[in-house]
Amino acid sequence: MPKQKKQLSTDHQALVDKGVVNAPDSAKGRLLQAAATLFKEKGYERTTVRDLGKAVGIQSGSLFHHYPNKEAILRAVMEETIILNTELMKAALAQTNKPEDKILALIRCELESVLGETGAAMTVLVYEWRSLKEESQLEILKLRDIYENLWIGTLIEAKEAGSVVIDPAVLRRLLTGALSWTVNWYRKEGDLTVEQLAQMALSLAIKPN
Amino acid sequence: MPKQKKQLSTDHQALVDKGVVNAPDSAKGRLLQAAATLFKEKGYERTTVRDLGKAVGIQSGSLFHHYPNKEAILRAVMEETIILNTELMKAALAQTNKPEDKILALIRCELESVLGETGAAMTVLVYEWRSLKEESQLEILKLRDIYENLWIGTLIEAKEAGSVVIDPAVLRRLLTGALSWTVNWYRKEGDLTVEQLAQMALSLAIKPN
DNA sequence: AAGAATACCAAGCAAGCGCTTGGTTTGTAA
DNA sequence: TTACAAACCAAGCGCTTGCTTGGTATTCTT
Repeated sequence: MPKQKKQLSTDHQALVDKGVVNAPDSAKGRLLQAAATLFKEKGYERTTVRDLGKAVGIQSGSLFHHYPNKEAILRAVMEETIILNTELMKAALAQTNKPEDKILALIRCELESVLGETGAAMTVLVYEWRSLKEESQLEILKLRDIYENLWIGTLIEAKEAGSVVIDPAVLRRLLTGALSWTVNWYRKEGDLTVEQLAQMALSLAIKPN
Repeated sequence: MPKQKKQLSTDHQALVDKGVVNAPDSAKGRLLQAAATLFKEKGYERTTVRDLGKAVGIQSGSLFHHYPNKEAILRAVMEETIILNTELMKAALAQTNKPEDKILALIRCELESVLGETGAAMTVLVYEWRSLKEESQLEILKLRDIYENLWIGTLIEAKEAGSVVIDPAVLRRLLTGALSWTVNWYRKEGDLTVEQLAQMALSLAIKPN
């Protein structure tokens, strides 16, 4: 059986080429993927550097050749996933026009980021926030602001167009919770498709007109 | 200045009298309150038994006179808060009739439990799940099922009455996320009241008819 | 082929962790 | 007053943690 090489999306590949994120098949990339999985399953604190080393097949001490400390690994996991998903969201927005379509695109993106390939990293981003030192939190916060502005801008447009009735800032926050929480219950093997789920979420968010 | 004694709700007091939960001013009760606060702020893993001891003014070793180990403290925090809030929800439901009013009552209860007195403990219940050993998880799960059944039953009624359009199980899960996430952004000092927030959440959940 | 980075290993240190132990103080009831 | 249990302290044990160190392979460049 030939080694199957995962094909990246063009947007993802562009970020790798620019050196903004690590290639998933590089040493660092595999470490970050393993870290994301472990951090999601056991939590950052309960995951030891020995766990991380074992997951990528090296000694725990060798990790510190790639990153200065354990926290930097957590931070890298978060940074890479938010940068990537911001880019994917921009690309999806660029292909839509009507406000309702844009909201649906954003919902799809966010669900896909939470339930798909980057799901582990996204979960870590949402739930392991407190384990970062303050300096790192501020750094990540900047990146999150860019991401959130894509959402807020779209929701304001939709409100002006009449398909959103409540305050966009509150709506976004309610949606953030509703969508990120899916990681705790949604299973791809079940009857409900991600697309159906996205439609349901949309039906809550907007008032058809 | 005389020592102000906090007045408990009658439902809460009844549970204390039955011995189901500890009185908040007892030694155990104060420990659980302090534990909830610390677990919420720093996370269970990052909170040491020395932190807990200091918070209630005793040596760390003395904690183990009250609870056999640290995990039992976490478990007690979770058990007490879910039992209490289930009872409060039952009481609120008993005072309503129409399905829409019931849903609003449930939303109010859940927001109050997350944003009010028991907020720290509720946050711990939601976010520190993984830190319990499996046996404890199953125990808590039983209690959560009782709580969730109150929700599901109400949403099914509402669907039959036509005010809910999507699958009640999915709706509940989306609402769980949306409401529990409020702990990460809602501030009582702000302009938005809990009641307004509840109304907004209701407007997402139901279709007016 | 030579040399320099780069990536790794084997071993272990210092600190912090949950928890135990043996003994002392405090509260309660006859 | 006495007797007993509950509540606590002071000290520290055994273990795990993140990380360091000194040295060895591997890979890359010219």
